[in-house]
Amino acid sequence: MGISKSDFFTEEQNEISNLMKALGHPARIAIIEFLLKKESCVCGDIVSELPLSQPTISQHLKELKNVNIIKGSVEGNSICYCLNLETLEKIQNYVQLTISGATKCKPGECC
Amino acid sequence: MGISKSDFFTEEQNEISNLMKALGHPARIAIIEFLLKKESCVCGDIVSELPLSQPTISQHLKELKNVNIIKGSVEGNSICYCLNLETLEKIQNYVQLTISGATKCKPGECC
DNA sequence: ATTCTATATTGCAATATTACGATAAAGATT
DNA sequence: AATCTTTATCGTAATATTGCAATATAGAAT
Repeated sequence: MGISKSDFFTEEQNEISNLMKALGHPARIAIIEFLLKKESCVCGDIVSELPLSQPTISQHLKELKNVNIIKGSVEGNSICYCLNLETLEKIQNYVQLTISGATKCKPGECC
Repeated sequence: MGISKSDFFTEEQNEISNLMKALGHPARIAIIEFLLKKESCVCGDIVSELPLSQPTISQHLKELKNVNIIKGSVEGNSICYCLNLETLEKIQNYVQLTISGATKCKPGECC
């Protein structure tokens, strides 16, 4: 049914999965990498950078904005986007502290 | 249309977005955290641990297995799952090297 | 051999995502 | 003011995801 039973999961689990979901599309990864490469805010270059239509890109930007991975500010008649370091750090911290805490099984264990 | 134009993105962009997509659901985050907590392989406890039906959980496990985040091996009449460190490291590396390379804008810049 | 237990698969319904053409909105330029 | 440029929104179609009941599968236990 597509009903997401997010009530049964912790706040943190819902939050991190939302962030990961936002990273779960190559176009959005490409957008983020483009912003990274520029080492600064990017004003009005994103549409010409991606092999997608302007409405589609606008939609992807919106999704990244919704989870605070990027922020945008109006600059003249174009919009400047930049990465939100705070959110990126949240992702980094989760991966660092949680995921990388995985331990190798001892020899003789099942995996 | 849901047509994913993955041909236009790099191999790495497609790969990392697939991994992130697999992390983009609270149930799958919960599964991973459960495996982490156990510090070992887990045989036959996952279904009772989550507020979802057995088929649904099986499906989520399959998705995690498809992208090699977990691996499972048959052990008697139950199945033991464990995390695949290699893939977790791939995620960690990407986040570390790529995402955390983001730089703060200098004062006076647009964001 | 039959039954039990654990997991996978199938089939299907509800919802979400992805994509884009058409159009709107808003500031810049002429 | 009319036009251009850039971005957002609307409407809609195609596809994917999520969830579960029913059922299948496979090894264990009786």
